[in-house]
Amino acid sequence: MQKPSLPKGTRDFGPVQMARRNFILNTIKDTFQLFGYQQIETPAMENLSTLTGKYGDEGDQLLFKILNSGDFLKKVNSDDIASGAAVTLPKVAEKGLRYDLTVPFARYVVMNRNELTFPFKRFQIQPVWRADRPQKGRYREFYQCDADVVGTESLVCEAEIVLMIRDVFTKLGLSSYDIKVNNRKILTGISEAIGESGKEGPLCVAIDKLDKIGWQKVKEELGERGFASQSVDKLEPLVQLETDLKGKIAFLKDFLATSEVGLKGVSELEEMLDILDQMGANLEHVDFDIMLARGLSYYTGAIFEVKVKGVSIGSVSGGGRYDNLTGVFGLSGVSGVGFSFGVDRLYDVLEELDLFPEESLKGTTLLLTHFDQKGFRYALNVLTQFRNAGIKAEIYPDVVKAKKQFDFANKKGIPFVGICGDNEIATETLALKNLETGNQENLKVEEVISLLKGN
RNA sequence: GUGAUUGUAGCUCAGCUGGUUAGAGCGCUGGUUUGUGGCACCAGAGGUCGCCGGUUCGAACCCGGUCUUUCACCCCA
Repeated sequence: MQKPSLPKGTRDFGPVQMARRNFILNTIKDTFQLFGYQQIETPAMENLSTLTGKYGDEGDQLLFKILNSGDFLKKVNSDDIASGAAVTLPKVAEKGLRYDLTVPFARYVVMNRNELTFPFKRFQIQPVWRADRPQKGRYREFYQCDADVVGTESLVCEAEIVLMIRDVFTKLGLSSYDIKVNNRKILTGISEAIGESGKEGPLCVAIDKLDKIGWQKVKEELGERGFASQSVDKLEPLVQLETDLKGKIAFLKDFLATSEVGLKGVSELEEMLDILDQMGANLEHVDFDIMLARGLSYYTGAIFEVKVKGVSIGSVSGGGRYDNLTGVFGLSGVSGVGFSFGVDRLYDVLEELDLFPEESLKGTTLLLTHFDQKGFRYALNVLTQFRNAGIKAEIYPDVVKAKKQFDFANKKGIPFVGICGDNEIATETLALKNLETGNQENLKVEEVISLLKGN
């Protein structure tokens, strides 16, 4: 028999990991609800036609396809196979695993447009799958925590995204991070201003790597992507720009003077900042990064990305506004904005920074131990009393020697042991031992209950 | 998808230029202690050296393939 194993890029989560994941998940969930978002779930698999073409060619390649059930070859003939995978694929696979939560959400909105009350604010916490090569902080199955609003163009949503990110990070104990903000319209404006209008796509992809590979390499890449060198030179002052928020905005108003879209982008950004101000919020952690691009092709307005400083993990959260995502499913004129937390990456970050609180691991409070059948039966009765009082309690289920039962409590991190022996049975008490201090005293069951209630 | 890299006990890792029976620490099981855990001491179990094939008198070690890990590119949470 061969050893069992997991598919590449997937993981099991044991009790300790789940306790920690739930700490993150619950924090995010609480925040989403605090801001008025409602939870939904969608199926793990979607029709392939729902998924393909939404993430670019690159994304299509990373989709997991599900082989049709039964005789999956029945529609395929030898010509199809000779024509290659692109022709054969749609005939053998009609479904795929979701790649993100935004596209299934767009599908959901279109299908339920008559039932939903707009603006519709929903959150969704589910795994997604990408056939990527795994790396640190990069898995083939991972969870996303999305919050999106559709049916309004109000920039209040953008402002609230900033607030939610800060809320979650504060609760998680993260204090050193940047919420990078930009606007696709600004990037579009830049491509117009440098005389390469319509090329913001490739511009974004190249520019996004600026802090990673440096300006020289970005220049080369832009050249390879067909940008004229005088256009690339016009970018230089932007790249070299070192000033504060106000300075950047002033500079852009001048730089983008000829671009209507570009100016719109700047004013959207200003309005978002103004709304934050009105809400009494400061701009802590907010970093207007003109060079922030993000690859996803459907963004049209604000874009966000969050990076924790001083860790080896990439971005832990990202998002943006998309004007017409539902358009591809036949419902146009619905603007949406949303963002996503990557739980798995947040987990890695918190672990790297050693920020998981002890309490997130707390399980059973009390283990009842016994020496013989008589004590075991007494413990069964006492156990129920503890559980009825809301105290997390368990009994060692076999009659074995005391050492084994104490070892069990130790390893499971159970802080108290209630010993049930002949003396205790006779006096209707428990010998309550605190495993941390080693102190032990005989107490009535009710006394133990009131003592442990606080735990 | 491209180019590297990793794999030996449950875990972390030794294992010389290919040479008898593959080791250590931790963990695990049992005992010293049949009403008391952590500490100590003693004993023990546990490995098709990722998998398949090849070279060789002989392979954990060399070669090929494959899977897995990690990393860079691409892209991204």
